[in-house]
Order: sequence, then structure tokens, then C-alpha cells
Amino acid sequence: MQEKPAQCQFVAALDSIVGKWKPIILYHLLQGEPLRFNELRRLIPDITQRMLTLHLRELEEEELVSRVIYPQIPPKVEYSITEYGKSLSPILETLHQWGKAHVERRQLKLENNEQAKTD
Amino acid sequence: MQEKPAQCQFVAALDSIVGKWKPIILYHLLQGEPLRFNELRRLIPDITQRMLTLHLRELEEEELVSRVIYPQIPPKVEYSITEYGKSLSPILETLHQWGKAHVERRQLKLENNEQAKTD
DNA sequence: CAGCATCCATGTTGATACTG
DNA sequence: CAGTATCAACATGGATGCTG
Repeated sequence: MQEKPAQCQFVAALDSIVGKWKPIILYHLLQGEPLRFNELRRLIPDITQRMLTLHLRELEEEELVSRVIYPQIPPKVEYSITEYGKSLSPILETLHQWGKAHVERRQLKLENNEQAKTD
Repeated sequence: MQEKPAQCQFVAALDSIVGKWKPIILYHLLQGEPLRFNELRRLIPDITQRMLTLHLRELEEEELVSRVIYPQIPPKVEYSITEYGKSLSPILETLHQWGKAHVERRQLKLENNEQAKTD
């Protein structure tokens, strides 16, 4: 632990966040409303059933998301962000802001390249 | 782009940061001093030559890191953080803080479980 | 010193079909 | 509705040997 202290924390944090769909799942749940399985699917059109299940299980395992089952037919399951999960909000927000700027910057570069060609 | 705006930014941001070793590489370069290839290897003992090369190339590609070659024998190459790369600092810092708390929390839970057993 | 090339092991995600 | 199971594809990382 002593010889690679910084790395541990990064890895621990990133493990909770990475996974192709975790940030976007957390993002939606951080809006505050509990969401049902199929509601999440609709909000994240490209995700497969399988990956949504897997990632939700992992987030639940880490106590970032809570899962409430209503024992009824048809089944109803609601996912919501936990108090602990809310502590991720600053990270997600920072990532979101930076990502936005990053995309815009990349876009600008492409446009400049196009411009250079026609000059 | 319109139907999944949030996702794009997250993915864009995370792409720049993930990769098993990127955060730790950026972390070291963010200290300010330019570092040579083998200096980075020493600072990150577990990384392989291959991965250090690959990740540095990707970071360079995104203009987060700059690579300066001194044409001499033996070769000398220095890597340093770019101005743009410095904009990642808040993200890395936030991740680092959260990761630290996350690890401590997990540790606490384990201890409590041990405690429960002996009770 | 600072790499590149090759091959291989593993992990992650996707496609598809099926179920209480 | 909210999953599970299985198989296949692809991405990521590691080990090793070689080079200007």
C-alpha cells in the first residue's frame, strides 16, 4: 500500500465509475427519482438488458444504488441512488463539464482542419 | 447526438482518463516536472514498458501530454503535462479524494464484519 | 535509453433465446 | 415486467524478445 498509495485510490474510485454504462446510469438516478428497470432502458436506448442488469448489480454491491422489489404481478423493481451514491455527484458533475468542453474542443479542431484544407 | 447527450460527455471524459494506468501517469506529470520514460517506469513500478508506451501515446494524441525528443545518443525523451492536460487536475483531485474515502469506508466495513463474528 | 513487434491470457460487452 | 443463461466478438493488458 505504501509504495503505490496514489494508484490505489484512483483505481478504487474508477472501479466504481467505469464500466461502459455506469456513469450514465448514475447520472439518471442522481436526478432524484427512483426508476424502474425498463424506465432506465428507455433512458439509455443503446444499453442491452444484460449490461443494465450487470451494472446495476455492481452498483448495488457497492451500495451506490439501492434496489427495492415490490412483490406483485407483474413484478416491479425500483432503483434509486443511495445517500452514499450521492457523494459521487461532484465527480460525475466534474466529469460531465470536462467532457463537454473536451468534445467541443475536438469539434473545433476538426473544423479548423477543414478550414485549412480549403485555404 | 441529441438523444444521448449526457452519455457522450461522460464517455469522452472517461476515455481520456481510463486505461489502467492513465490516472497515475497523469498524476505524476501533474506534479509539474517533466519526466523521462524510465523515470516514469520507476515511479510506477508495476507498469510494463508496453503499457507505458501505449498510454503515453494516447495521452499525447489527445494533447494532454507533450513529448519532447532530444536528438542525442543515448536517446532522451521528456514527457510533460500540457496546459490542456492541467485542466484535468480537478477531476483527478476529486477522484483521488473520493477514492480515498471509498477505500477507508470499505476497510471500516470489513473491520465491523470481523467484529460481528467475535461477538 | 526508449522504444516496437508478436503472441497470448483475460476481461468486458454484445446477440440471442428463454423464464417466473 | 424484470430478469437469467449461453455463446461469440472484441478490447485490454501482460510476457518476451529484438532494435536504433
